Amino acid sequence: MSDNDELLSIRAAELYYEENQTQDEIGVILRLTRWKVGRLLASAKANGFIRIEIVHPRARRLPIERRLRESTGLTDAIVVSSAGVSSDSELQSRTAQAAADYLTSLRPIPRTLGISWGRTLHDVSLHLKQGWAPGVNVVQINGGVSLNQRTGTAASTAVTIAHKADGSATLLPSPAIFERLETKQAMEADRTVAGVLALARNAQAYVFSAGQADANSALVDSGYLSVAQINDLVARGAVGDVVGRYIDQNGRIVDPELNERTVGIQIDQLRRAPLTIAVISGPSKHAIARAVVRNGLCTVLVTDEDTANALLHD
Amino acid sequence: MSDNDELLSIRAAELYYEENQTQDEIGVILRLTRWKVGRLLASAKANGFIRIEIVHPRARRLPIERRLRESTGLTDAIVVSSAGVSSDSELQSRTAQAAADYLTSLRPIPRTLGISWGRTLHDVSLHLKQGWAPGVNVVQINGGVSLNQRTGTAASTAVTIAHKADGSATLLPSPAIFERLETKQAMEADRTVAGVLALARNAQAYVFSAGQADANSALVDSGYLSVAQINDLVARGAVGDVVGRYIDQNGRIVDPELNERTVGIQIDQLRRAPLTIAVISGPSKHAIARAVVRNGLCTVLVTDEDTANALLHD
DNA sequence: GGCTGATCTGCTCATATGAGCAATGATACC
DNA sequence: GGTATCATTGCTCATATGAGCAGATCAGCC
Repeated sequence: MSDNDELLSIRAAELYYEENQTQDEIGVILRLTRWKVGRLLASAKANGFIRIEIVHPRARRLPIERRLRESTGLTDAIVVSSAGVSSDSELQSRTAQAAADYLTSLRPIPRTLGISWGRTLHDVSLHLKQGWAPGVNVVQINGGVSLNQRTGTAASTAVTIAHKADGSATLLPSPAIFERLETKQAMEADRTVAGVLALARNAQAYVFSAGQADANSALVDSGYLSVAQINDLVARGAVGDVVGRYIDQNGRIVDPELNERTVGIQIDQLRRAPLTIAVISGPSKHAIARAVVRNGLCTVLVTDEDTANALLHD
Repeated sequence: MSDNDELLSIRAAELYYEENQTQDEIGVILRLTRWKVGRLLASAKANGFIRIEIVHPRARRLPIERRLRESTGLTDAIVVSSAGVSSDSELQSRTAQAAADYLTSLRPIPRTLGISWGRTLHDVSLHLKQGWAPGVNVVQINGGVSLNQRTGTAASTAVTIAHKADGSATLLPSPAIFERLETKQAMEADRTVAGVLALARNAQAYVFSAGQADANSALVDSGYLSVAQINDLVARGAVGDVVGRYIDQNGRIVDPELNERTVGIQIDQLRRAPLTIAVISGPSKHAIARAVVRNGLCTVLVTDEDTANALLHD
């Protein structure tokens, strides 16, 4: 298009989008036929000069969702808009809300729902509406009795989700990681614990988040791992954790010995499950989100626009 | 509107604006009639959830221009969009371009055009196209032979504008400010200089910019004033300068003695002129822009979106 | 429970717009 | 210079959309 036409298309766009004039009226002003005006507007759009944003906490980015589905083989992708977000926590909240919406609209409604725990899942539980589902058995899929603080975050997340669905919660009364393998094995041998783990393995759907591998990890906060241990994991290629287990960019367990001492379902069980919903957002989680999606650890991803774009521009 | 309708309006907007579905198709998807969809979209717009931006260096903000005209009594306002600008200088460049466009489209074409000098006016001169007007006599309206560097910026601006209009330039061969009043009076007594000043006073139109009152002022750069002098002026209420003369927020000369030693047309001559075009942009110039507009020193303002909004939110 | 005013819904109809097409004008190539 | 090719223009026609209106529905009130 000629330089002059480009300028005209901008003048036309101003009158059309900002002044709500009809193409006919614009034609009179710019001394053009209305068809020319229509074509100028179309070219302004095609050239990307017209940017339309939906500014709302619940806004999603459907085109990005579609491209994500197509390029990754996910059965579903939920991408929340980051237009107008001012803080990281606002983005987290939007993503959690979207995850809650997605769970609420799930059909068929899963009878048993396996969940992990953490800041994100807790947020999701808060955003669910009372009566979001007519009875769901919520099962904790990884250990999570916090060692030093806020004991019961994990439990309360599960209980809240179950309670709001008028269902029941099955908790996994165990730390996330044991210091000694023998203790962990003894724990798992317990009938009650074994029963919970069996239930977790047979859940119809899973919802989980993921943590980045750095000093801010929830597993460091909770006292399961030291900063030095995290640094070692990172040095060995860890990009983050899923259900308490650290993986590298190829989705492989970074430290098999540590993995053995970790309580909960295995990564491979997630990989084989027919419906696994990963809720991952925030700039620090691009790497782990990539690892989760590229290695088939989830079938549905709920994330934010920037993380989704990072996945697309690989 | 109900909370649920608000959410529906966002879903509808996603399908309409991002997926280019018709309201009919959206109705099928959301199980609504197409009229309901139309109303939801209208309410999404009315609630400000739909933001449409024209992202282009030449884009203007017509609604802001209109509000500016209405609230200030300016005969014309040109407001360039700041959507997508990454640097201050890009904003300056956009504004200069808009000023050049405005000059080019001026009707009737002024026979004599009085101009000030400075970074902004120089930019304007560069953005004008060869042949932008069929012969214009460009007159310098304030002194501006730089004392220490880039001698001739002022002159070259005038010459460029005149040359590109296939016209002539009349330069004011004088410093901006004299140290002694007597020297200035002697200078003005000179027949040539007096003639230029008379021509300047009778110009049909003026184009000028304004400087902020701080250490970055062009008058400091050029060596006419020291930082200490500027600080003194600021302490006495100066918000910036117009044609080399410092004014306060009420448009009054801050230092009459300094003003007497300054060469060029008086502020009052600008105030009385029928067509005075002020080109002022950038975050540091909000105060001086306000002083210029509120006190009737210009009839036309060319500025950027943020400055315009600052003027509107008084 | 029944009335009243206000809001909401589904519709008709006029208008705005985009798709497609023939005629025209420009451009490149022999 | 003539012609083939392509882009551009002005148009017709089908479709999408918004304004306006009558009937339905709802909330508040006695």
